[in-house]
Amino acid sequence: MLLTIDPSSDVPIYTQIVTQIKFAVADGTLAADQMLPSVRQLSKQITVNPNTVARAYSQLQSESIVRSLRGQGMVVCAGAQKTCHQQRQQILVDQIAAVLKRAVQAGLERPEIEKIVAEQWDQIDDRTDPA
Amino acid sequence: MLLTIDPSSDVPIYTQIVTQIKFAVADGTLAADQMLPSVRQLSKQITVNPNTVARAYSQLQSESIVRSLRGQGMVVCAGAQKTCHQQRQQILVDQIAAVLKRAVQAGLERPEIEKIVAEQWDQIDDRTDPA
Amino acid sequence: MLLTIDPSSDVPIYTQIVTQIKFAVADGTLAADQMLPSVRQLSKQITVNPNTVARAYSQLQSESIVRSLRGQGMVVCAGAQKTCHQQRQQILVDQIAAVLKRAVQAGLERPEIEKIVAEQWDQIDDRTDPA
Amino acid sequence: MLLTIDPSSDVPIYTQIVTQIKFAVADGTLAADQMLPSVRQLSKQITVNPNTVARAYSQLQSESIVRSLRGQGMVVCAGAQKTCHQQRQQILVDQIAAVLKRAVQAGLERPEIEKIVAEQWDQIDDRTDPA
DNA sequence: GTGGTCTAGACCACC
DNA sequence: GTGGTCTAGACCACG
Repeated sequence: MLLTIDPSSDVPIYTQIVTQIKFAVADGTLAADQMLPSVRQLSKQITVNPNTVARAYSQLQSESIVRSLRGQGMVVCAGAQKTCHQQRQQILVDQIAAVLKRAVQAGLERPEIEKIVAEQWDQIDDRTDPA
Repeated sequence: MLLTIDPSSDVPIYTQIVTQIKFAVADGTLAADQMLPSVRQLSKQITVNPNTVARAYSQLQSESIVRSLRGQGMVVCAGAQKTCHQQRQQILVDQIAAVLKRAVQAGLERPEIEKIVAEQWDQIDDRTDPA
Repeated sequence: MLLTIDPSSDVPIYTQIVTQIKFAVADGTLAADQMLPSVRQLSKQITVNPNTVARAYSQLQSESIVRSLRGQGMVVCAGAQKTCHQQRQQILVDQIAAVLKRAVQAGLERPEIEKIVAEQWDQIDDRTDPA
Repeated sequence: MLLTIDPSSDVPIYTQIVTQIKFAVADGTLAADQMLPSVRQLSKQITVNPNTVARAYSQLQSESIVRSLRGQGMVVCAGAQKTCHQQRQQILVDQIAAVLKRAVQAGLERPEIEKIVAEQWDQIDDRTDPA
């Protein structure tokens, strides 16, 4: 479990924690019944206030991604991987749909937009595959 | 000039106003030297706090999209259409780049993402072209 | 809106707030689109820390009972009354089911339990209807 | 002596142990002078921390349900069955009184509540008497 | 040791 | 003025 937090980001720290843990659950890095790092331990590791970590865990708990075993810690729920995977997928689908709609609404034609998408793919390929 | 404001959105109201006016300028709905509605008038029309409209106008002014004519009101600047058009393009390019990067970072493969994009195009076509 | 808080109760203060607001919504004391007291105002009224009230509001928001209008305050959501009414009903049904099951499991016969229920009704009637 | 523990429940594990032992004493499953399983043995059987079992035993001891025989273990006290039986009765009476009061406080009318009680009886009968 | 709750006080963006 | 986030530090029950 490696979490990278950007305290200067406009997305709240507790949300960054929630999202990254969800993604870890989604791809199996955190398996069902596996124990999460304790609130105090994680808060030291990423140097944020324990309350902030607790808030993230609390949200995960309310979404049934995680449950607490009193006096022991938090473990990943049984059906969590499926849930997280679906959520990840749905979030991305929604975001793609939103940006395409916005582009159309802004008056761009489909070929223009498709050209932009292709160009952005090239940029990503350049960075990840600089060979 | 028809502005639609969503007060429950997470994007600030003044930003919603700024963006929509920029888009109106970009496609010529608001032409150069055309007068904007007064702060009071617009604030009543879209039922938001006058301060909020004023803040939006102020930002447009600082970006040289509009200028104030003392005692009369705000008018669209000469070169504004070109600027807005470019900005609109850039905003959309950035948003598309961001969402693609996020999808890659979330662990999706390029073919999966391209499939999602294609599906979303189908949805848009269905709505705008229900024939 | 009259909230009564028992700080010495074993049920958390923020939960007491959540429950009482839900009940107020359920019976129409708080109607849709009606504004809730501000965090600071309510925190003074019931003399708890503003964070505690904020936590309660935040939970109501995550359950779509309430939504926040930036810079203005929190208002009751449209479908909230129905939701709250159902929740109230369901909570009570579950509690009644649980207590009956526990009694049966403890080895009591149905007539014994029914006798206890009847006796308790008498006690309630005595208090609310001391005539 | 078959104890079933739910570590995810909101009722403390040691309380679950105490209650179930009391019930076992109440209906004679654990008779006077009968030996309880050792702390280590029981803790292994129900896979909880030995401290937790010890705490439960300690509470039972303080309520004079069991007593310790130096170097041997814990045995059920002489008058324990009567005590446990009464306690069980009282606990259930209190719980029934509480849930009825809560329902009234929530604004339900007595006929509504009685209907719910009747429905729940039907559900229990269905399960225990599926013929 | 664990999480859960609460307080106090700070800073921020938004209206 | 509003809510939202974060920090710091306290106390509690539980294992």
